[in-house]
Amino acid sequence: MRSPEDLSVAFRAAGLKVTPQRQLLFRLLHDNSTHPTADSLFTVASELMPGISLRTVYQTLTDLSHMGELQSIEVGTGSLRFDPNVSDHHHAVCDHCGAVQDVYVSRAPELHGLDSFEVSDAHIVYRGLCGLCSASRGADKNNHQTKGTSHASIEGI
Amino acid sequence: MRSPEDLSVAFRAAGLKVTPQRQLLFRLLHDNSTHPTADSLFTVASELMPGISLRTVYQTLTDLSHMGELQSIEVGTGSLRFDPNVSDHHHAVCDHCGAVQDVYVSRAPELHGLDSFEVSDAHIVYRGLCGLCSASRGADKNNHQTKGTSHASIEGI
DNA sequence: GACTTATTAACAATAGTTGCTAATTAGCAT
DNA sequence: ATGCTAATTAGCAACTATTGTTAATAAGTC
Repeated sequence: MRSPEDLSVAFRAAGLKVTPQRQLLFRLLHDNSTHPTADSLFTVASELMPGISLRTVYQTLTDLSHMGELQSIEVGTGSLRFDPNVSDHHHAVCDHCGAVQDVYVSRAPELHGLDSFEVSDAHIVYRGLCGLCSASRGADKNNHQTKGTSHASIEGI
Repeated sequence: MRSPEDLSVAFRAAGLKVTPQRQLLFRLLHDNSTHPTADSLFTVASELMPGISLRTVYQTLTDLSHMGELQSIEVGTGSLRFDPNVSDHHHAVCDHCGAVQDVYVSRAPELHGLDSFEVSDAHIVYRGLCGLCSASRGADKNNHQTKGTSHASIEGI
């Protein structure tokens, strides 16, 4: 997604107002590679701007998605995750802490055995253990980090 | 997943009873490549056995999944889909009708640019138009089929 | 035939998300 | 600077998919 400045211009051009709430979300999302959920964004935004509503967060995320500035992905962690990286890439999901990382593969895998299916998109989800979790695997069964999107533990996985 | 007969044996061996409801679901799932949802299974099952409860369907699906006879996949159509094909394969989802097809790729794509991520699984979801939908694309904007899992239309896509 | 489990109805509850309303606030074009 | 218009908010309701719960009944299995 583009810079907060560019987004402000784009929003105005689209007839949308550039409010402090939206500007905050622009900043929180820009260059954010943690693949946050709406709720985790809301939590962070609330610290910086008490009173901001979850509804507004959802609204702005929807607006940004419709403008093609955000990609929303569903990787089996229960809620939608938002990705400001709209380039062609894939994702690796840690089964232990739930962290999601961007992944680039050399080329899109070919499709076999399907008659006349017109592929417009291919998305790969890798599952396994991220570096931090595989390092602490076995040694201690606790999480190496207990708060935040990047290394909180996931229940039921 | 194994045949209804084998599953009956396996269920008894696991201390689970082989009830008519379960047998029906065994049959409905065996060699079923439509990737049904719990609800679509319930609909079909209800026609053959009026009175069967959705709860029982979920229960049996859970049992089968725990026994490794079923795979549950989430391909962005809102609800879990169940796949009796537990071999290593991938999926193609039609953006128009929602149909899900099994896909086999020659080899798993390699992972680049991630430090020490231990991959245990890779799942590819292809999106696009299935044969039927790409054939009727443009010509008529209605669905070529209006009921059932395989070619009902999807809202919001 | 006895023991145990499954099924069912009939709910409640959950999580994530969206919709709604009315009142207030505030962006922005002129 | 002002007025038009849109955004935000609180406070809900609602929705979908799923799981949990309970008690009564039915029925597999040894």
